[in-house]
Amino acid sequence: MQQPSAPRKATGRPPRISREEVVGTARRIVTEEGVGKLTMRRLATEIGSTPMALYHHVRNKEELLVLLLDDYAAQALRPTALPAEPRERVVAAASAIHQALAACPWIVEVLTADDLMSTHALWFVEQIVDGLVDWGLSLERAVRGYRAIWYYTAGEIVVRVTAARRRGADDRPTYREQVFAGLDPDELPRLAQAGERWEALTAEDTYEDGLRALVDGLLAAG
Amino acid sequence: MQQPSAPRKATGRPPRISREEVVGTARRIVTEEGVGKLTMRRLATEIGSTPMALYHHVRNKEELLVLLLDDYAAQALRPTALPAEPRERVVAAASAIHQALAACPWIVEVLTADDLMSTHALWFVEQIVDGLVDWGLSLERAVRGYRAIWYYTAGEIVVRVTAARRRGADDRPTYREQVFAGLDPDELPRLAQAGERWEALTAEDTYEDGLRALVDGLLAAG
DNA sequence: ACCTGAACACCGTTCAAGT
DNA sequence: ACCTGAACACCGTTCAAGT
Repeated sequence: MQQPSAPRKATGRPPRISREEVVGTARRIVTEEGVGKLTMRRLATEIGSTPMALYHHVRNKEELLVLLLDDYAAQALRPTALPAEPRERVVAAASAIHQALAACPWIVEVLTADDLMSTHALWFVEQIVDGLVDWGLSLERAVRGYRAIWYYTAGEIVVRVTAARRRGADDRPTYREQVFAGLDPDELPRLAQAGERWEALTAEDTYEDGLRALVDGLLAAG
Repeated sequence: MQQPSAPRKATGRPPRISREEVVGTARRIVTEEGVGKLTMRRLATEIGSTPMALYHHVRNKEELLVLLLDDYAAQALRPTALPAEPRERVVAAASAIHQALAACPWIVEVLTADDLMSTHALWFVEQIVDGLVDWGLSLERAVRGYRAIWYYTAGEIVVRVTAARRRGADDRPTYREQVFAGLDPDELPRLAQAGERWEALTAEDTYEDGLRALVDGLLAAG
């Protein structure tokens, strides 16, 4: 993806805008105002051009979003020193991916728009698979293990971001709050018991707790 | 939610359409043609009415989607016999939720549109929390454990459904395929090694494998 | 080769009026 | 109370033409 454009023949009209400018302006809109504000029309006016000029530099809006993700990953996911011990290496690499995504709420739309395989994330994926193999898993089990970790990580992000949006928008109680308010202790005793604490527990950041449990389970099974 | 409408005063114009008809028709559109085809306008013409008539029966499109999810959960998530042994009960309850969601690809849009707390799913949530407590976890750890399971489950669904959509639409290779084709074995040896097998492994249904690893890890930590 | 203008085929939602 | 018509303020994308 995103290979440097081959030296172009010097024929025809000189370009007024570049792919980099398109992606850069899109990034600014998205970080400043959220991905919901990123429209081809808005982007065009921001850039001082017309919607159709954009289609000369990106195939369509979806490609633009993938480029945006790539652009973000290049900046947020630089290889760093990781622990040598396999289990801790796996946990650290997964946490790095998670942290990058968590800092970037608009990611959810792109997560559901492509399968997030930015080249810049691959180094961390490699560390996870390698850590699992070093610990003694077969390559096949290691790949499966990585996938489980990715499901857990992506799910945490999707649920967290969605919950945050819900809280932000309006003041009426969430659907969950309504449901928990009317819980029957005879039918659902555990949930009723957790009742008041549920919201507090939900707000906690327990990503790494769950991640460690998952990794422990994967290593024990392997 | 969705409580039976209180007996209404017999004043004013008699209703031509009902909330049930709105939700029922929406369900038909969504199951037959996908959630992308569900628009307020389309729904109105299908029902033989106007877009604005719908707003008399649902607050807005988001509420309609939540009602739709509730409607689906009522049918797909009926309590059944679960194993008595705690670990297996947790696995079975989580698998039941997962199976219901997996059969229902439009769910992803709603997952990211509300925090999926349909009353009908709560019985299964109860079983998960209860199983974890029975095994010896504190209530607090049990709730955290449930959340980890939910992240894993929601993530699997989101990633799976998105991948399926990608495959369906066009014939050009996915971004991931492109990336894997150009992998450098020196930089990313494990991924290069997994190369050809990656796609095959990705297609496998490994939900329960990962779930068992996660549950094992949660129980071992508790 | 690159950009523009106008148009196509849509959206969700509000407002004012009708029955 | 319930429904309608017309409008508002948008979308992404295509097509044909201009420079």
